[in-house]
Amino acid sequence: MDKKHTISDSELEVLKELWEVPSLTARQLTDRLLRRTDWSEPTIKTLLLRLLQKDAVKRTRMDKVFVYSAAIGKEEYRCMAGRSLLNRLFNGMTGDFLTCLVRNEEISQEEIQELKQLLDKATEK
Amino acid sequence: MDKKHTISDSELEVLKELWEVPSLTARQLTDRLLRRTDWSEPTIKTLLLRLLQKDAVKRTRMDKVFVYSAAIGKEEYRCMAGRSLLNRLFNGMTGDFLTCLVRNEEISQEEIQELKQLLDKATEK
DNA sequence: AAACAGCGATTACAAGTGTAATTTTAAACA
DNA sequence: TGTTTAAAATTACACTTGTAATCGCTGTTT
Repeated sequence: MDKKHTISDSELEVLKELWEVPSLTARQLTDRLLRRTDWSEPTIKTLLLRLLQKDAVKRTRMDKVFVYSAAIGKEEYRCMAGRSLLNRLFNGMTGDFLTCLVRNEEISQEEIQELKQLLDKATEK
Repeated sequence: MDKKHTISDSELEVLKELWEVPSLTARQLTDRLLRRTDWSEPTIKTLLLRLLQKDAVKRTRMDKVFVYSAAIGKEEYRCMAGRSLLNRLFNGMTGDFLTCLVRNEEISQEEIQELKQLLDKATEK
């Protein structure tokens, strides 16, 4: 939870795994990532260790083996990181960002409809 | 323009300056940034040099002195970086990101209205 | 001409990152 | 109990980033 350290791109991939399945042994985690990425086993271990040191994941010894889980919530982290990019890049102007996406047609008409509904719901509430 | 290299946070601050004023000498750039940041002069020079090496800025010798300007467009870059974060963090789901902002009330009612209008315009087009 | 000043280039150096090999420890099996 | 194996820790190493000092060239000032 400490915001002392930042999570690097590679580390994030490991963390994502723990967001999907909340408790995994190093072995399980490694197996999953070996399939999903082209990293070697030691690499994955290293990333996991770094996440531990950064207090982004925690672990408990169970049945002679460590079981890992995320210490940072998915929504919490994603939001924070998203917001921080928005600030850094767009001076916090959410609209500018959306404009960007729309203008470059990086966003489909269906998505636009969804977003509108989303905003409608946000208005009611 | 090459996407070989990424632009770091500090470098971005320098680039921003050139987005605001499209042509500046190293001196002018340095003066502006010395006011805006707490970096030392050599630091700013280094950042500028790195941006040069990354082909993110270009320069031409004018009147015995170099004049620098951005080689990467502001919108182009911001969009790209925004999109890439969206992919990395939200698997490209723009909606998830917006949901995040809305849920955490990081986005005001006025902003929501603006965004809706924005999306309306995008629909017409 | 000698000294200095400003600009640009080169070098520095620790921390973080991507990527991994190697070593140690503990467990399991023979 | 000695040996093989899996798990965890330690070490490695090049590249990037943040942050800067220093060196060298060229034009300006006594």
